Amino acid sequence: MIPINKKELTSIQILEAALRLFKNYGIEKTSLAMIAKEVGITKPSIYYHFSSKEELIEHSFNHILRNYKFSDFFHVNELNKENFGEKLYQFGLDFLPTTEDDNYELIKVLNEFTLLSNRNNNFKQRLVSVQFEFINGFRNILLKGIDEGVIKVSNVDNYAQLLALVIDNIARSIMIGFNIDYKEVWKETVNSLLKEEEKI
Amino acid sequence: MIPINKKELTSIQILEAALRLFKNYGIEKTSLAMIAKEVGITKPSIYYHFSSKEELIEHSFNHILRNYKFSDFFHVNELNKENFGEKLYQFGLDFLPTTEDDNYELIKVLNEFTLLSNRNNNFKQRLVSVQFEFINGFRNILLKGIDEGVIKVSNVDNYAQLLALVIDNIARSIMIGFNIDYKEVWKETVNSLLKEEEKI
Amino acid sequence: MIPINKKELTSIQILEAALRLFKNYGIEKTSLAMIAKEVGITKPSIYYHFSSKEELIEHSFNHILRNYKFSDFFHVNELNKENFGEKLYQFGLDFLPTTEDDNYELIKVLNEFTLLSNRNNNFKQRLVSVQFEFINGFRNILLKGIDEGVIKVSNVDNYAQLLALVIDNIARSIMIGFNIDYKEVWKETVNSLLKEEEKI
Amino acid sequence: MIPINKKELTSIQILEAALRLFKNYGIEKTSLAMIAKEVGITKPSIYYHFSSKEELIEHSFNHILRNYKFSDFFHVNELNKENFGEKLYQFGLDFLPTTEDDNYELIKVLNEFTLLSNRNNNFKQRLVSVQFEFINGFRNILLKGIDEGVIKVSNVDNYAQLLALVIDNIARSIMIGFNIDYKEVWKETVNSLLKEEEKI
DNA sequence: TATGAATGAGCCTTCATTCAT
DNA sequence: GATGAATGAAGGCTCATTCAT
Repeated sequence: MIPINKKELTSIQILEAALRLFKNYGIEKTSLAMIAKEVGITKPSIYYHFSSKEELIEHSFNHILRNYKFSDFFHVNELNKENFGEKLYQFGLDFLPTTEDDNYELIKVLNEFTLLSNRNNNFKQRLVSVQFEFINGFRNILLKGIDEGVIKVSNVDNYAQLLALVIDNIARSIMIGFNIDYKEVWKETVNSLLKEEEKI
Repeated sequence: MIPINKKELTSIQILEAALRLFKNYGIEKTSLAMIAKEVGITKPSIYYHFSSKEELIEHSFNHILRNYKFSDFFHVNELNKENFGEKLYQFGLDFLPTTEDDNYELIKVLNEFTLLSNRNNNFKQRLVSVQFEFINGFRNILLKGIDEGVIKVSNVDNYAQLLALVIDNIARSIMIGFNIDYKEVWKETVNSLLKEEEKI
Repeated sequence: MIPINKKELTSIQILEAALRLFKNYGIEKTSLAMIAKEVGITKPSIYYHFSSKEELIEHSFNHILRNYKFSDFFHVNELNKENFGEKLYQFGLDFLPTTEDDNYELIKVLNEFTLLSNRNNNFKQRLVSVQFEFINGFRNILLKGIDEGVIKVSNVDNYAQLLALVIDNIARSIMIGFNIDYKEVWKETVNSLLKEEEKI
Repeated sequence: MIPINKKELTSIQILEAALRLFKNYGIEKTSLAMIAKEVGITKPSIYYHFSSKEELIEHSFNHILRNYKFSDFFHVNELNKENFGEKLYQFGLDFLPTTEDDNYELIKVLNEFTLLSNRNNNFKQRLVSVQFEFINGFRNILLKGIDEGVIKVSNVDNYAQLLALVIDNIARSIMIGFNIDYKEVWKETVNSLLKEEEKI
């Protein structure tokens, strides 16, 4: 257990209250007053922990990115010749958010930050690097699949990008409420790179 | 030429100023004062044309949706056995925004509305129906491809959704600045549904 | 029948719409926009008839004062030795507003003007002269009563003032919703000036 | 001495500035900007003390009602057989406002609230209960007078209402500037309930 | 470590009013 | 006789931020 002092504790409470509110009301519509109330402290107290709203937003952003790692969902080393399609499909389902789970909350607030990134290069770069991590992760998975001889993709890079795009956009679509049969779409996507006899 | 009176003219100027500012600063951060200044009128004048900021936002939304039709980009009836893959690929490229073109502006502001839709069911429904229009459009294209015997998809519905997702997310990725080789990704996607001998 | 032209007609419509709204929303909270809407014309049209909101208020005030005459309710010449107490009592009841009658509307809006008169000497003077008309009216009634030998007041002036006060305040109390038994109070007041054997 | 902290101090300053302005300009025409200027603070500071203009108005109302108690002016227990008429007359004079005294200010602003009560049931009820307190107070005074055998009223309840009406309306008339000889009217009223030999 | 008290800038909105047509 | 289009001034209110304590 990492020992934690009072200051750090309050900081984290502020961060998490902020994220909770960002998710529900949007970042711009969440005021420091709302955050303070949620935590149970006063507005100026926030300034003891974060020098401005902007800094708080940035820390919140870091806070969630820490819990948004490709390798937490897609475990390359668990894949093998026998389970490749099945497992990849399953990893995707685990990643895709359900209305109640934590990942749902996480992606919902990530969505808010994505918008903000339009006007903030700092955020944009961080999101780009997350995206790169996903593309790279899928690239490794594809290479494994090729090694195992179960997939048939012509261009690994393009396919890695395609997978990243699809999984990301399915998540977004669920978020926004598009009523697509996302499990089937993901299965179709996985299948599209498997050899005929490996399809799931 | 459609004759247009002064009120309509100013209304459109307001609408377009609003959209320009929404695109650059976000909807919530764009104030009526900014819009008024951009048009060159005073703040209360806006109220002569729109009864509230909310109504103005809604009209802006309608204004852009009018120019965001699947059939403006993807012309099913131009497709045939000979050009199917090539044309579909080309339609996609035309749809995908380039930093300078009008479609870029349009998608960028549409992105702002997407965020807003998280907290506004009216907008959400409209965006869902746009999404549905795209899925349905791709469905018709796929059926044509099947008719012509050039594609090999197992499940038309899933593939239509997949295409809609991919094209939408490529657009978004360009917007956000993800540095992917989107032409190649789109080509890969189109190819993934063509029969071997038809690939482009 | 007095012939009336279109301008006068609209003027009166504006006046009456204004009074209706003043009664319900108060003078200050009634805007020209509301009045225009009530009449079915546009806001600037009001300026064709009245040079400012203030002038409109003033005309409205005159308009109601024209219908608020002591002699319309208290008919001195109908009083005689036999019916004096009874009739005076009855006149009061006729004057006192009931929730549904026209007098109620009239007094309610008069109430609004009374407040305004705190800050407008023009109005104040007019209300004072109405009050004087009432006091003077009651004075004449009392003199008649003395002539007929049915009342016993020591000082006519004081009693006239007292009657004016009581009848005015009963009206106000009804307006405001004070739950007093106003008929009995008025009867008591009338009785207090009658000789013992004349009491009603 | 009651110790008072800074918040309470400013709150009271705001309250009293508000009442001063309400009295002179009316409640609706008094803006928060005016109040802030009068106190010497900024507009948003008011919101630290009162959550809205409405709440400020309500607190102002409570503030004045606290100083408007029947028993502060009419001391029943000081009345006895010998001084009854004289004292009751005197209490009334003390209650009736003179242009310069505090009671004048108080009743003037109370008048503004009366108007507001037309459209606010909360205020209406409070004013009604004040009125009831006065009627009840006079009732007790009358009962005392009967006990002492100095008055001759037939119906105590009606007379109590009459007294409340008269004293209230004299106050209002002074306020509005009606030029009546209010001392005489009040004396007449008091006399009208005394037995012949007790008259003042 | 946090709060009490306050502030400047800015928000959306409403108002009475104007004036060319 | 009335309207269309616009405006300056002002309304109540919220915001991120400050700073002495």
